[in-house]
Amino acid sequence: MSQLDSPSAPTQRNNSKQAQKARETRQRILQAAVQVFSEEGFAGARIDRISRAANSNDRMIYYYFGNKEQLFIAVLESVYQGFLDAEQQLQLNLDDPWQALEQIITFTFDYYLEHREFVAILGDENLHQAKHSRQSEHIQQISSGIQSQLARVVAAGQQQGLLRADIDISMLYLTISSLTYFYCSNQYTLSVFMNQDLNSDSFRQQWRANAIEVVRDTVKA
Amino acid sequence: MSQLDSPSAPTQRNNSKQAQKARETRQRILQAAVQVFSEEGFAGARIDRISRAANSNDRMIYYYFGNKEQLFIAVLESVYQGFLDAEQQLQLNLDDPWQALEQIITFTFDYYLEHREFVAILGDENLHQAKHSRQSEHIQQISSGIQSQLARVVAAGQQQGLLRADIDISMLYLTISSLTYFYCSNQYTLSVFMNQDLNSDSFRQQWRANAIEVVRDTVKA
Amino acid sequence: MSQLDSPSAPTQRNNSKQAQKARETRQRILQAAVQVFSEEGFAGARIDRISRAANSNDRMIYYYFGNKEQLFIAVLESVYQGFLDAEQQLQLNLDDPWQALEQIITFTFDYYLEHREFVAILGDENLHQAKHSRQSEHIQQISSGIQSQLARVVAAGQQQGLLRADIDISMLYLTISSLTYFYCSNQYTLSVFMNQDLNSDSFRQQWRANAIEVVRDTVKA
Amino acid sequence: MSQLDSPSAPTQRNNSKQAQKARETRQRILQAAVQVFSEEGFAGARIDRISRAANSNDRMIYYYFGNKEQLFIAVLESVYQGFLDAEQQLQLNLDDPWQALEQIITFTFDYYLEHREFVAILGDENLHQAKHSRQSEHIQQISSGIQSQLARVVAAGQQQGLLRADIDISMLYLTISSLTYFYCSNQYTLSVFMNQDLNSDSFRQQWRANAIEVVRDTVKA
DNA sequence: AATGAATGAGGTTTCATTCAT
DNA sequence: TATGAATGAAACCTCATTCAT
Repeated sequence: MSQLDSPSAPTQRNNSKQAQKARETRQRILQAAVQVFSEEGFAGARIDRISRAANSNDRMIYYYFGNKEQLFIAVLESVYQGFLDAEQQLQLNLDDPWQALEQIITFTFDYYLEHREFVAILGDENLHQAKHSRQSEHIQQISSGIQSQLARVVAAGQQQGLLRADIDISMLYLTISSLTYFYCSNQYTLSVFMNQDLNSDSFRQQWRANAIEVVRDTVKA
Repeated sequence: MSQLDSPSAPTQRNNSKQAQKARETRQRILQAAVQVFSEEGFAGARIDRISRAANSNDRMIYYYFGNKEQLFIAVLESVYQGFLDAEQQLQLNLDDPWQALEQIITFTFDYYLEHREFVAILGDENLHQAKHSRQSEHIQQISSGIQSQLARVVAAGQQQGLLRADIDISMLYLTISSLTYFYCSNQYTLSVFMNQDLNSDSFRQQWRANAIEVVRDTVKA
Repeated sequence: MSQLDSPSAPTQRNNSKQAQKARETRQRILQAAVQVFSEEGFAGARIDRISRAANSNDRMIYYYFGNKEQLFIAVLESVYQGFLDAEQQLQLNLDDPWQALEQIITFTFDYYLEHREFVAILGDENLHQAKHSRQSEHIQQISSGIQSQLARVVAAGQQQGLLRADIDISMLYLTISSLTYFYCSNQYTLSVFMNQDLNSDSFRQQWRANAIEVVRDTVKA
Repeated sequence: MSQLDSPSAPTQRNNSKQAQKARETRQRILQAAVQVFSEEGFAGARIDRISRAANSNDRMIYYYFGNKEQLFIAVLESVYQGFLDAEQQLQLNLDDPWQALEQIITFTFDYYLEHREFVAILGDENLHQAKHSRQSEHIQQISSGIQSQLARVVAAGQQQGLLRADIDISMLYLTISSLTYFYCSNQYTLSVFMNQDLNSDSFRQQWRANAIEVVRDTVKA
């Protein structure tokens, strides 16, 4: 799906068995890196833990990615792209704007829930003020497709007289993101401050419903 | 204000000049640690950067806090407590529930904006699944006072017939927290995904107004 | 008993209550030091473990003994002197040379058994080629009284025609010391090489009897 | 000779030039460690002194041995094995039991004299109650071969009517070990207590003769 | 393409010791 | 006399990285 086949040094476009194995090794390292960086953050992650998790060795990381920082950037590119790819899969039913809106919220929420590594890596990246994202040309050109999908849904809803006329797409996008992301990213400390297990099925269901409701309340005509 | 005078080994409650200086040293270290941990995270923070920032030396950190992990726990206790203390300062006008609600949202938003270190440290703590919070007895007993304040405001609003009858306080608390926290915590990567500078005054004002509006829409009768 | 009231800096010869307390503190530190040095050796012993074991604080060690090395020397003097004092308590029955000889062997063996700290500290001192002993004037003048007691016993035994005429006292002293000391000092590694628990009551009894027998065999006329 | 080619993580059984160099590096570190640990004990030995003595660097010690403790265990295994290997070289002349017995005593005595590092390391190990030996599976299975050699000599001597019938091999082994080891291990403090230089050639000769004589006296028929 | 060996900088922590009341 | 505060050197160990097949 992804167009991100990495411009890193090696990995010729030849299709010999050897080249195939090389691509697999690179991929194993990348996936291991996603895992480990998401568990430990950039500073806490250890090269050798990654290489072991990839069933490879330290040296190969340098061979394929140059150094730890560039590996992290590759990880960022990979998880960002994963999100964008998923977005594009989303098939909205514009005939029913209410349902389409719910689809977007649900998709977002579920994606965060199922991709903790994405949430964790975003968190680390924000801690460092996106310093790694800024180093990737590829990432500079990224932009979420959801805003435009949202715009289409809103337009359809407005046309049908269901939604308010003065909806700001950016605000709506941020509202949805806030309501879905925060629950995932801050579960652990929220449990401290709220004295409640946010991770139970029932609580999650309740929160999902609430998020949808809140968004509805704020866009309805 | 704070009840957290941290019972770490040294520093008795005696009031000699020496003891006073000691308390100051400990405090300088703690503040430097808040700063550095919030900039670099637990793993990325360096003991010697903290001690230099505190105008002290590495050894004193171990003298007062035992080790890096316990220092981080002390930092957590300190920033958590700082938040709770601020909460308690909040004087709500229950006669005007709309205004009180806005006060709560504004307070929360501003606190996060002005205490980036709190947001950053919460982020790191969530990355590690609150493993440090779980080590502090003190933190185990913490719980935000805002929920109960919120409950009172809602009750008042309901009595005056201004607010819906079926408001769930937990949901409302989470809604407000989401809308205020996420903007602060994820500014940097949001800029990537939204292609927009979230940090401008005008955007911030706009977002603040939106957050208030969203909450209003969802609680009004 | 001991004449070793230490020439270390403080500890005036005044008899006020304060001076008494001071002497006690010093003594507590010394005893704690004997304990800790014997468990960990000079290099492995920690000043603060000693001061805590003495219910005192690091600073007092420097106050009373100057530094770690001088404390160790004081410890050496103390345990050496303890051994010499015990020797002098030994009342031999010269009328029965066989019994006297057994007394000496038994005393030596039992002393080592009951004073592991003496054995351990001697071991550490030998590791360092007695470098600390050589720093103590007092120790330079020490010399075991047992050799002369042994000489008297041997003379008596020879006069009664019980013992060989050509006994070398130094050799006999070394023989006895070897047979009694080695068992105590090397118990742990011997268990490795002999595949046997040397520490059982029965084994110890057997070895004690053997040692006596070996000595008898080598001195009898 | 040795069976102890130590299976520590790296250094596969490949025979490339590189692997050969690696084995040499590991060996250099091990030998340096024997030296330094025997001079300073476990606690007193410094990693960087070992690495410098090995013409290597600290990092390699961790690469090959994991940590200081495991290095010490490797040292223990090495010196224990060295002793066992030497034992096995011993060719006894069972036709002449007296001579064979003297051979054993002489071998033991000379081994200790010429392998001070063995004596020193045993001493340190006993100080810590063989805590490192207990961590080595290999060492757990060790057992000196001398006892069985001794048993054969004694049997031969008894058959020829030269030796007592009721000799306990364990006791005899311990007797010989005591008489030979103690002189080596305690030379320095003995000089203090005996006021005599035990290290002179003449004294050593005298003591060697005495040890042989003592053993003879105690086994002869 | 892959990997074992090597390295140096730097990280956390410990230690003996001194300062200042 | 006693003790809490402070310190710098150095200890063990880890880390990212490069070298050499």
